[in-house]
Amino acid sequence: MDTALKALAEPRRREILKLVWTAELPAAEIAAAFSDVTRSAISQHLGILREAALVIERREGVRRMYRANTEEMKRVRNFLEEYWLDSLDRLRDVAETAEREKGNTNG
Amino acid sequence: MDTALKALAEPRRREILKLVWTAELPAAEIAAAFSDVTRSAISQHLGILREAALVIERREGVRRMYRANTEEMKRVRNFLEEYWLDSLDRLRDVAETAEREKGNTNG
DNA sequence: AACTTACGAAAGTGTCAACTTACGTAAATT
DNA sequence: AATTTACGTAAGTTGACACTTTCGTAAGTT
Repeated sequence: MDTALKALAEPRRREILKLVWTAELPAAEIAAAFSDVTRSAISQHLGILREAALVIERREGVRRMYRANTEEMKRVRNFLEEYWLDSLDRLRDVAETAEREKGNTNG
Repeated sequence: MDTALKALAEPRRREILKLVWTAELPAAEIAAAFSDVTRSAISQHLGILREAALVIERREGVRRMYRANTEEMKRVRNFLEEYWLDSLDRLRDVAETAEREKGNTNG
């Protein structure tokens, strides 16, 4: 999970991921979307995304096709939702405890 | 936003943030929750969280009190929700286009 | 005023990360 | 078989980062 979050913290990788979310694309086409870095840099980003299981690679002849792994994206999203939620739950608990203690003498 | 996401990518900082989500705590107490690193390391993490606007610092005498900045947390959460959503929207668009093209001869 | 407390800042270290250029390699083409 | 295409990998550089130890300093205490 940490590797996925770290991978997403990099804006370039978020852009790459968006590109392959709805369309399966060959590495060259992904790299072509970024004019300010080399193809090699994008290849390395794809490697990191693949290791974080955020993209799935498929070989098609000489090309390598990439697409987002929506299952893993869901897992990341759920993790974060539970993270916020957990804290909010505790916030609610604290509020309720404070409310109960209003009526007590032993506060 | 990038600094916030990067700050959250570090598990230690997520733990710190959780600690101060519901309770405002002095730096020493936060540091005391982590036995495997020095107080200085936690202080630096707090500095990073503060620069990312994820926590708010308040000085109280010799102590510095920290609490989570829930407004900024919400912003981060919304940013991510829109990120997923944006991609899902495009996915839906693609599906609809494919559906329309089923009935066409010029596919 | 001297001392302690609570903390950040500075300086140093080892590791990782984002890039570049150069090279290697499997699949398709001639 | 030689060449081209599409791509990853290796090596090297620069900068960031997660720490450590040491030092500085403002606020309370004696």
